[in-house]
Amino acid sequence: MTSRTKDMPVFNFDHERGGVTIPLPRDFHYQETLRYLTRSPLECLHQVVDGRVYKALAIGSERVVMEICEENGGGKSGPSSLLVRLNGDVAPTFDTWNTVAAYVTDWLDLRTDLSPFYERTAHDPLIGTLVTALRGLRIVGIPDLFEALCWAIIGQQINLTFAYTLKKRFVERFGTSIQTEAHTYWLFPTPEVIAACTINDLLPLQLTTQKATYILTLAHQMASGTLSKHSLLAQGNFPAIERHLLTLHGIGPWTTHYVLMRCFRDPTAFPIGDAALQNALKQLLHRTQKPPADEIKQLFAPWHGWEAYVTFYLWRSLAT
DNA sequence: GACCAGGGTTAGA
DNA sequence: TCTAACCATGGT
Repeated sequence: MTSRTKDMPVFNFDHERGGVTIPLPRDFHYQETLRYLTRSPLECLHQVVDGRVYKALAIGSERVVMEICEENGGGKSGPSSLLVRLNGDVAPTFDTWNTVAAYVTDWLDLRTDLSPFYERTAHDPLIGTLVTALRGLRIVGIPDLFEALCWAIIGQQINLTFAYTLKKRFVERFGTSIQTEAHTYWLFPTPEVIAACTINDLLPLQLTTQKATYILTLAHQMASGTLSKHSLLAQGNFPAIERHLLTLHGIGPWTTHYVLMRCFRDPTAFPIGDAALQNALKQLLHRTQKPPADEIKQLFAPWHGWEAYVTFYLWRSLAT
């Protein structure tokens, strides 16, 4: 049985293994995806064990843990798919599977046709080698808007290790979890829970007063319905979403483009002031100084339309 | 101990 | 519009 409606995820039931399979697009590199997902030992919102990805998901009032792994159809270079299974004894409904498949498809960006990106960049003198090495890596998203905004704010102006530490504290203090024999799977805190907090609840995590205030304000706006991913998408185009995000306190150009990239999947999202982006280019250009913003703009000109992917790949170039 | 970190706001020119 | 001061703390 296959669902194949325009905006619906595509998946097939695999009754033998008690899960569903999601067919993979032409360019998909599972191992590079796993490398990205395991980039920090402090990551608390998913886990990778023996090549399988585990992640808790809230579906309405229901909470599940997904297990994702790759299947190679027929071994050689046949069509592959992702096998997704859920924990628990109760058989999930069709709607649950549909939501899970939609989440995975969005999370791993399985719908984007990357061939124009590779045609444009694979032989580029500056990034061709990098792009070819990472070919099939897709931008891992942050589908939840509140999580994307909080993560971006937490990560402002601090190193990634500390950012992960802060996120872990935030999640383990205010989030909910699903316990199994082997692991504890955490869900990101909801805006409602954070909106009920005071600044004094957040400061002990070592968030700055500014960041704590930004997060509290956003939580209130999202809990009250003033701000939502749905309402932003209803603006109809990315520039309109960008303008709206920029009006929010604590959300500047960098955070706006970061969220456009990881949550809204704007392919032209371009956090040009990003320190890691600048460092990746500095390294690639064999410079002693980070290239200035106007030079970065010029460098990116040939890749217009794929700024988000180039940025994501440049970030990966810094991974050891 | 200096310098940097996947920035943003505010005040002042 | 542009710049400088400030936030504030872990990593290296």
